[in-house]
Amino acid sequence: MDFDAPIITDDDLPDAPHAAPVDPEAFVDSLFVDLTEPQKQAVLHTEGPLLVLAAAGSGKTRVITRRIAYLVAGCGVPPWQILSLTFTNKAAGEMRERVHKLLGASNSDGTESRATKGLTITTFHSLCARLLRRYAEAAGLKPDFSIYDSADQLALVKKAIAGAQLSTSNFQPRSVLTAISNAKNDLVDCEAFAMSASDFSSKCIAAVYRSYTKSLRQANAVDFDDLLLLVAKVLKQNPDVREDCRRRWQYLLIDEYQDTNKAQFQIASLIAGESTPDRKPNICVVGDPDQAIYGWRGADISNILDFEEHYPAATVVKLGENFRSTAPILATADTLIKFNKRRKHKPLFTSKLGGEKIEVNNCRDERHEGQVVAHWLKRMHEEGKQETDSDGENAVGGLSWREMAVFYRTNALSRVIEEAMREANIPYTIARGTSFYEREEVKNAIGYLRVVANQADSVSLSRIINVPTRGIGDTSYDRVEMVAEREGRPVLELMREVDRIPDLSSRAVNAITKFTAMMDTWTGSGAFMGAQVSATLADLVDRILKESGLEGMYKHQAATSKSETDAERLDNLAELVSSAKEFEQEYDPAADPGNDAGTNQVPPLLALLRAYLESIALVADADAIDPSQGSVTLMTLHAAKGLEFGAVAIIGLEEGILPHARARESEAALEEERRLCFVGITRAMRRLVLTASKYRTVRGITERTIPSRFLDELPREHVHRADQSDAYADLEGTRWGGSATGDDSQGGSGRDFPSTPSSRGGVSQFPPNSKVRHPQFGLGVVVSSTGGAQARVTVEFKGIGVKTLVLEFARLTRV
DNA sequence: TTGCGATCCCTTTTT
DNA sequence: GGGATCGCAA
Repeated sequence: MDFDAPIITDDDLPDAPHAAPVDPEAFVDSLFVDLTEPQKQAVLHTEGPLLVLAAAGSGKTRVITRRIAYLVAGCGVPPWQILSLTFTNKAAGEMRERVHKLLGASNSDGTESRATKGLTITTFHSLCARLLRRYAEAAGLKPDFSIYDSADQLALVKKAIAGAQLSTSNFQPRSVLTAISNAKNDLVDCEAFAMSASDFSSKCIAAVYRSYTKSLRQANAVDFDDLLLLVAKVLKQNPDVREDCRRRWQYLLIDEYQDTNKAQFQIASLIAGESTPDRKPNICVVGDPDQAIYGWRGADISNILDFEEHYPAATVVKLGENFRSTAPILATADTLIKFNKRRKHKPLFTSKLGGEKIEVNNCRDERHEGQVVAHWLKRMHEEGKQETDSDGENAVGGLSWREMAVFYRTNALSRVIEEAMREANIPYTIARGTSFYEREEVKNAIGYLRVVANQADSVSLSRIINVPTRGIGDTSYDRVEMVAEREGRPVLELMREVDRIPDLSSRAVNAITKFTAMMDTWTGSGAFMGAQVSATLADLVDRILKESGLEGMYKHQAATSKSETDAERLDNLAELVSSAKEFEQEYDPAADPGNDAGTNQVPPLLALLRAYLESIALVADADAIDPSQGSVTLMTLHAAKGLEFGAVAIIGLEEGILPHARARESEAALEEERRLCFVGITRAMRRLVLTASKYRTVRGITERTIPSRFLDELPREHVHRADQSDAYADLEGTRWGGSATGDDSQGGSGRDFPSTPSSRGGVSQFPPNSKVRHPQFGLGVVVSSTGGAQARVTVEFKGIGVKTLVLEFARLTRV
């Protein structure tokens, strides 16, 4: 997990904030030695607005980190005056690490102390969450508010739709939520929305929006979009807050500026301050319009395109030289992106010579595609390791698994690739960071924690009130809720006055009394004080797991069902406890704005819990990418932005997938799809393959596909095409590569696909009922098998289930 | 109140 | 194909 730089007030810090390096001049010089002229220019420009147009792979992060280091070490800017904003925790974490490394080196005792103290490098959402805690009152919240995720949002919207007497078939919760979210990103709150609603449908949505907002506030909760919207509002309407922030952050830096939405733009502008003849705000934005891929989420590309209009004094620096990719990859990306009409032309160039052609592979179906990708990755892994390289040239040396990635347009495409990776025995990780916190058992546990932290959190309360079952079913809960709603008070509060609720069975009354008593023992009746209350966060989490009966429930399940997922659930709960412990160790109470001195004395445990829940709520998929694990990374194209890999495979280059079917409506959407493809291509350093399937099964229906138009937009001279879509290897027992019919000018057939037919003896070695061992799945019994070069064995593994494996790669051994 | 089976809708992409 | 939701039976 990842923690953000603390927000520290000016008073917390000494006047001379940065320690002088051993040899300051030499150190500052060292910041520039390996920079190009435009890069230097961007680093040196510290005062006044600056727009850095950074092409893919042009050393953008290097420029940003050097610039921060230069501000501190070269210009004597106190680190706490610098605010650097990114979109993902991962980007923020990396940037922080690199800056600390740079400045740490200048620190004589080697510790990360003053040189970076108070430096704020964080995400928009984290910053806003923190500001909202500090200025909760100005935003009409209590500082212990919950942050609702999309599942919570959906629950509330459903209620709101029902409450407005509308049917969910005419107003699909998801699309209503999208409408609300879009409005919020555009800084349109529910009142403004209602004012501008003219037709029936938008009037209905306005009503839902209003009631949704009301429920959120009643639950003392905000959704993701509120974090931005409310902070923008507070900054706009509250001069004191605005002044606080401006005084604190004199230097503002924003990465991926092309992806900012209206709310983020507003926040940045308000913190930076207006541009006047006597005042030039120190705002530096970095981005690339060609990598704008969040238009669907309200990102407004004109924020970056109109930067110079907004800040007339702005300096513009263009970073065009690419240091990442080989010439063919770069030429491919450049040729493709030129098909976008609404675009400022920006050359993309490299001084590198040579490099392999990129590959385009047409496959038969998605299974085949998976195998082709797996083979390709294996080839990349092994190439150059063998003494005689099949090509005899450009032996790049085998890439390790961690240097490779597979990208896809939609998450749904990952499954087939996963299967292929398993069958081919290639270690892989899927970049899905939220999945841990989305597990049922973890969500339940977090539900308890949320209610403990915020007693008004009705969505979480309704989630856990009867888990494990304790005799408070829907009917009883609804009865309490009805009264609570009528009185505008939290449900949990009404539960404490259970006698006042009509029509409750005595059993329910009993259960509710027991439940509130249990809550009170955890929170010390809300005071978080007293001998009974846990001292540490991990303690509290552990205790809640045990005393709520959650742990017992899953223990029972694990014991009776024997399926692996049930056993995993207990492990996950244990992991939650250790994650709490880990968080606790890194938590700095002085840095928590909710813990502000004097005004609102928050019991430390509650502050800790609150901060912990916040850190959980703001994790994203992309945060989980951890290349240290030595495995191939599987992720969506969106998640890939900002990363680089030695070898990249992009799958599903088909009309309807990439470009996505929903992009057909408008030219703008189509151009965004093309940028998405561009982003994927420019992640590759040395090798790139794009694949398409002739047939694809979507939602159980197999259909003939049309190759993506993007494939026609690639430069022929840099592309090696292979068509394997007519091969029937699996059925005939022949190899795939036989019938390449692509337009490959070299006339070769499908290259060296796969030239190692089955090893180790074939299926005859594994008759049905024989016992086998698999390196990953363990012991199993063969159920059936099919022969041929693509021979498969179906094996039932103990405790795992039935798997079908390609014999050639399965590394099965007879036991 | 709970548990299970039938049915329905789905899918961009994410903080 | 599959996950979520709903309705019905116990």
